[in-house]
Amino acid sequence: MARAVRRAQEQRDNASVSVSRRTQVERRDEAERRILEAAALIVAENGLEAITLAEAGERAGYSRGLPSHYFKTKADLLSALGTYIIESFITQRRASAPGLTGYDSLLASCRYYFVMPARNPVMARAFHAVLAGALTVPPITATVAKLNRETRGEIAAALRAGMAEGRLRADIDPETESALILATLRGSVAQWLVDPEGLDLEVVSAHFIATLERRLAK
Amino acid sequence: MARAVRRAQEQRDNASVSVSRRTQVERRDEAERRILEAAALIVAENGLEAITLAEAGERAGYSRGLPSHYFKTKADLLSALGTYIIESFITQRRASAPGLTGYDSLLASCRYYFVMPARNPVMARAFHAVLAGALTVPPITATVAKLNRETRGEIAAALRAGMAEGRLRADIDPETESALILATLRGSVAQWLVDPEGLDLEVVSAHFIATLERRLAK
Amino acid sequence: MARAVRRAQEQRDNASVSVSRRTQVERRDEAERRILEAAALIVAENGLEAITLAEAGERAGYSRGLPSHYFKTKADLLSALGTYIIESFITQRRASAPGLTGYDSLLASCRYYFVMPARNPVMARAFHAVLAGALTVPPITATVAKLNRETRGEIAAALRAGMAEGRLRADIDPETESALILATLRGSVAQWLVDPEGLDLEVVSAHFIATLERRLAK
Amino acid sequence: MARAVRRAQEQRDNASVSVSRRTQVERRDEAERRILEAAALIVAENGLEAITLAEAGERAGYSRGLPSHYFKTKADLLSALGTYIIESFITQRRASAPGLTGYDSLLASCRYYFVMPARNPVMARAFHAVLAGALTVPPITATVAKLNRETRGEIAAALRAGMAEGRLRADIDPETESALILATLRGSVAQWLVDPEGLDLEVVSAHFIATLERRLAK
DNA sequence: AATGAATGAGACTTCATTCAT
DNA sequence: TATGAATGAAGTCTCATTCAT
Repeated sequence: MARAVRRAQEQRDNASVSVSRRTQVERRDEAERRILEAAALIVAENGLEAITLAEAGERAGYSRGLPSHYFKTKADLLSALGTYIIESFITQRRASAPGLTGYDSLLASCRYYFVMPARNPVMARAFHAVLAGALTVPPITATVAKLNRETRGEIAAALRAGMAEGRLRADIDPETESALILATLRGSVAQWLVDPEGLDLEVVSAHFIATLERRLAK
Repeated sequence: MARAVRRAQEQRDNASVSVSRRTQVERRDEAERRILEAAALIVAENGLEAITLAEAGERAGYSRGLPSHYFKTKADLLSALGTYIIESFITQRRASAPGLTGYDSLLASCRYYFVMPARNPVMARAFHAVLAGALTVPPITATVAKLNRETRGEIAAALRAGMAEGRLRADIDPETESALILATLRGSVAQWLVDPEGLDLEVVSAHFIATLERRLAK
Repeated sequence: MARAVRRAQEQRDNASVSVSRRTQVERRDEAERRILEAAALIVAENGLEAITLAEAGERAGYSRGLPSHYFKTKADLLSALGTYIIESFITQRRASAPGLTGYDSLLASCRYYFVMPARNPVMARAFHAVLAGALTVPPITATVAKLNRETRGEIAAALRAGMAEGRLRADIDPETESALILATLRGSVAQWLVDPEGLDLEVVSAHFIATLERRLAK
Repeated sequence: MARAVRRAQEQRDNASVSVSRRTQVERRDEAERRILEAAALIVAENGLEAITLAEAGERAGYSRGLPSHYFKTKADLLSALGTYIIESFITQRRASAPGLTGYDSLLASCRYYFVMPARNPVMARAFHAVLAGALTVPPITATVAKLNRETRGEIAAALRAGMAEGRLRADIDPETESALILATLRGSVAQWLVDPEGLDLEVVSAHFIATLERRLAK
C-alpha cells in the first residue's frame, strides 16, 4: 500500500512517462495489493505467523515466488502488511461516519467499532491479529504504537471539541479518557472475537455509549 | 500443571506407593513444571509462536528432546502452557487481595491488573500473549473463552455483592458491566505493553477506579 | 524362544534350584515369549521395520522399557524374533502332518504351505516379512539362509526317500528339485499375500501338487 | 518418472513454450530422475525402509532438501520409486528379448529372470526389495499387485500363443500355470539373493526350463 | 525384577531465500 | 517482469539407549 501510494505520487510527478511503462507500474501495484489482500486473509484465518510468502502469492493468483520478488524478505512483507491492514481499517472507519466532526465523529467511531466485527469479521480478525502481533513482531510494534498514539490523539481532539462546544464537562482529562475509551473498545471486541456467544456486542455497545455520554456530559 | 495436580491426587489416593516410585513421579512433575516455566519465559519474550520444544527443554536445564517426550506434540505443549500461564495469573491475582471479598475484591483486582505489568512484566507479557493466541490457536481459544466467562462471572458476582450491601446502585446490569470492566483493564494493559512511554498506567488506573466508583456508587 | 529352551535345559540340569528362583525364571521366559509374540504381531501388520521396543513391550502387557531390559538392543530383539517366527512356522508345519514320513511328509508340507495363509494369515505375513527381511537385516540373513538350506535338505531327503521306495523316478536331482519346489511354494504365497483376489490359492495348490506328482512319479 | 512422462507430454502438446521454460522443465526432470536412481541404489543396498530423503538427494548430487521439495513426503517418494524400479525392470526384461513373440518370448523372459541377478545384482536386489515392500507399504502393494496381474497376463498370453501354434499341449490352464511359473522364478531368485552360495542359479535355470518344456510340450 | 525418566541422534518437513531462465 | 528450481536452516517428532529408583 505504501508503495502503491508512493507510485501514484511518482506518476503524477512524471506525466511524460510512457504508456507501456505506466501500465507496468500499474500492474505491479495491482499485484502488490492483491498479495497483501491475500496475506490479510491468511492473517484473519490463522494469525500473523501463519503467513508464508508462497501461500500469499498463490492465493493472490500469482506464482509462489512473486511475494519474494516484490517484498524481498518476509519481514518487509509483514511490515507492509501491518500498515496495509491498519490503513484499511482506518479508511473504513472514516467512511462509516462521513461528514461528522468533533464529538459526533467520536460517537460514530465508537459505534463503528462495535458494529464492524459482525459485519466484517475478516477485517476485525485481521486487525486484532495485527494488534496482537505488536507485542512480538518488531516491524509491527512501531506501526501499532503509532496507530495507538494517533487514535488516542483523535479521540482526545474530539473530546476537546465537545468541551469547547460546551457539550461536555470541563474537567475531563482528554489524554487519560482517550486511552480508557480505546481500551474499552478494543477489549470488548477482543472478548467477542474469542467467544461470540459469550457476550452480546450490541448490548455492550449500547451500554458503553450511554454510560460514556452520562459520564462525560455536563 | 494439570498433570502435576493429577499426580498429587493419585499419590494421596494411594498412600502405599513405594518410596522409589514417588521419587520418579516427583522428578517428572518437577521437570514438567520447569519446562512450562521456561516456555512461559519464551512466550513473554517473543510470543506464543516463538516457542520451540528444544529451546523450552534447554532453558529448563534439560535436554532438547524432553518437552517432546512429555507433551508429545507442540500443540499439546501450547495447550498446557495456555492453562499454566492463565492459572499462574489467577493465582497471583488472588494472592494480591487476600481476605477481601465481594466488591472490595473487585477493586483490589482492578488495582492488581494495573500494577502487575510494571511489577511483573514477564507475567503480563506472557498472559497477554496467551490472550492474543486465543484468536488463532484452537486449544487456547477454548481456555481463554473459559477464562473470560469465569472472570466476567466473578466481576458480576462482586457487583451483585456490592448491590446487596447497598454500596452500589440497584440498576446496574452486572453482566454487561463486567464485560466492560474486563475490556477496559485488558485494553489498557495492551496499550501499555506495546508502548509503555505512550501512556501512564498509574494515571489511567487512578482515573479508571475513580470513574468506576462514581459511576456505580449510589 | 531360544532362551526359553536354554532355560528349560538349565533347570533340568539343576534340579536343586529353589522354587522361588524357578518361578522367577519362568516369569522371565513367559515375559520374553509374550514380547516376541507381540513383536510378531507388529511384524505381521506393518513389517519388520515397524517394530519398536516400546510398542512390543506395551502390546505384550508390560512396560515400555522391558524389551530393552531383556533383549538389550534392537538388533538382538530382531535376531531373536527371526528365530522365533521361523521356529513357530516349522513347529506348525510339522504338527500339520504328524506321523507322516518321507515323500508323504513332503506332500503334506506342500499342502500346508498353501493352506496356511488363509487359515493363519498373521503367521503367513510374519513369516514372509522375515523372509523379506533377510535381504537387508543382517541378523536375519543368516537365520533365513540356514532355514532355506535346511528346508531344501528336508525336501531333498523326502525325494530320496521316495526314490528309494520306488515311488519316484530314479533320475531326479534332489538338490535342484528341492530348490524349485521351495521357490514355487514361497512365490505362490507371496503373490497371494499381496493380492488375495488376484489368484486362487486352492486352485494353484491342486495344480502344483498334481503337476509335481506327474513330473516326479515313475 | 510419472511426472517426467507427463512433462514430456505437456511439451509436445504445447510447442509454443518458450526456450527458457523448456530448460527449467528439463532441469527438474533430470533432477527427479537422478534422485530416483540414487534412491534405487540405496534400496538395493539396504532395503526400502533404509531410504532417507536427505541421502537420496546427496547421492544424486543435489542438496539434502531437494527430494522433499519434489516428492513432498517420503510416502510419495516411495510410491514413485516403486513404480520407477518396476518400470526399469520391465524395460530391461523386454530389451533382453527383442523381436521374440509368443511362447519364445516367455522362454526368453524366464532365462532373463535367472540370468539377471548375477549380471545386475543391484537391479535384482532393488526389484526384490520392492516386491517385499508390497507386504507393508500400501502404495507399493497396489503397484506390485498390478505388476503381478500384468506379468501373469503376459505369461498366460504367451502360453495361449504356444497352444495356438500347436507347440504346447491343449489342456494347459494358462492362468494357474502363469502364477506357478512366476512364483518359481521369483522364489528361486529370492533364495539366491539371500544365500548365493546356497544354490547354483544356472543349474536351477536349466532344470526349470527343461522341466517346463517337457511339462507343457505336446 | 521391573518401571519409566531422561538423553540425543536422526528423520521428515516446511520455508525463506537465492539464482537461473 | 515473472516463474520456479534449488539450497539450507530450523523445527517437530520418534526411538534406541542409558540410568535412577
